[in-house]
Amino acid sequence: MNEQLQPLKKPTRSGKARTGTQDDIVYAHIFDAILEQRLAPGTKLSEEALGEIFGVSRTIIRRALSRLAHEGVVLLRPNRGAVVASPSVDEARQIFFARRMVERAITELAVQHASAEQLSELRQMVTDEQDCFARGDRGAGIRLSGEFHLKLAEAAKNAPLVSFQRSLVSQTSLIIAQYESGNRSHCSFDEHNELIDAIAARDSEKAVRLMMHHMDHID
Amino acid sequence: MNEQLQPLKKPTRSGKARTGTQDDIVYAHIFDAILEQRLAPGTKLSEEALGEIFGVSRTIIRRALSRLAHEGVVLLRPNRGAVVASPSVDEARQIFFARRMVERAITELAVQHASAEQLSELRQMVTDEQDCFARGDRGAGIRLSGEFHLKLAEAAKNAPLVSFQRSLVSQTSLIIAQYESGNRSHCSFDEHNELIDAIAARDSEKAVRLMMHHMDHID
DNA sequence: GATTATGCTTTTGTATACAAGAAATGCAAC
DNA sequence: GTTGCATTTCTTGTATACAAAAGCATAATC
Repeated sequence: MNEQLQPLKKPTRSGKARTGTQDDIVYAHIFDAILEQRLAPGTKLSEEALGEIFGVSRTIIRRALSRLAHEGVVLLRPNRGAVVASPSVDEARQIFFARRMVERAITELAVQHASAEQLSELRQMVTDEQDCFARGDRGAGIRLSGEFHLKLAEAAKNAPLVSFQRSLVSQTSLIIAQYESGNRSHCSFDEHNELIDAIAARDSEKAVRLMMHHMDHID
Repeated sequence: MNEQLQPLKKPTRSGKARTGTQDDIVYAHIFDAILEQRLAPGTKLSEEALGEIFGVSRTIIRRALSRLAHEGVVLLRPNRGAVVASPSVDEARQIFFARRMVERAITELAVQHASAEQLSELRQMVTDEQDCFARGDRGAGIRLSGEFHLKLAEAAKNAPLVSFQRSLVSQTSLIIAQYESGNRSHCSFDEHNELIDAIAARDSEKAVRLMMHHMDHID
């Protein structure tokens, strides 16, 4: 595991520099490592080893792992430590079902509540995402694509949905990283752009239709 | 605060004896205290004081608080400790919106997947709930009513939905305890029973209609 | 040769000590 | 009397030490 995580020691990484406390940094680095498949599903995550790598105590690691476990990216087995989650096909189905439901609700709410500023932020994210794929940075691409959907949830202005969406996006990303073969473009930015257009035009029906289509062929 | 929590020290309490680790016990006791309004919204929850009361170290308390915070029942302010959440009217609206969405999905799935055994467990819970209200144990009643909806989520056989439902039910319970005046019967067992009938009859349309009606006048 | 018992090692669970940050109090100046 | 600052006190954040549990290897027995 050391080999796969060692690069994370570098203070900042490819995408944007994530601000935050030690806790968040550890969380984000492990999360990224999982998404970019430097940590394969099933890999054991020893608290002490991680603490060594990041130069923090087990206390911090433990918190980060517990947070990752809450989001379903890591599995926490009592007295047996943490491993990278490896969702089964059936679990993946459940996650996609829930996500479809949530995305529909989020889209409807975003049409009602998204501010002009949020829409322009969303557009910015799409171009960033585009850049990532152009550079061939698959891991960062998957992550940014997820962050787009999370940002959309924020535009819906419903706190519980945001929090649920966060865990669904995380798990979806893990599934995509795990199951999708190589270089298929899984979350096309064109679709994201069309979606923003429909939301900006306050066309609920069209936005929902686009989102459902998007969900249909994301997996 | 000590006064309100002191009774919790007793090993078992009114309802069923909750099995589990120290962690779970602390969690459950604080949760119950909040629901039964022995701990009013806004009350500060000092780690040391709680540790004293339950006879465990701050480590355990901290985990319990973090879990409660994740479910939205407790608010965790960095460097400033934890307080009992006091959802605003707008936050309550968001929660009810999300819950309505989830309950609809759960009902549809439960119609498809609920086993005979689960249905009979559900019926048992309704009678238990009935007993609580008969005894005038409002706190336990609210909790059991919540557990009914959680059990239903389990019957839907979708793990992410169960976990989301858990946090929604917790927050809904808090809101009911906070806003609903005294002795109004908020979650009628008759409706729960009718619902089980419709699910047992695999009548999706009717079940959803009943559930939506149930949601309409739960608040 | 396989299987189970036993002690050794590794890893997690819990408590506690120490450091750092926020609130509260008291003092002084205006 | 009130406002602003400094000091003190209390609370949380982090690291670490110790205890307990699980895994592993070795060895003894059938």
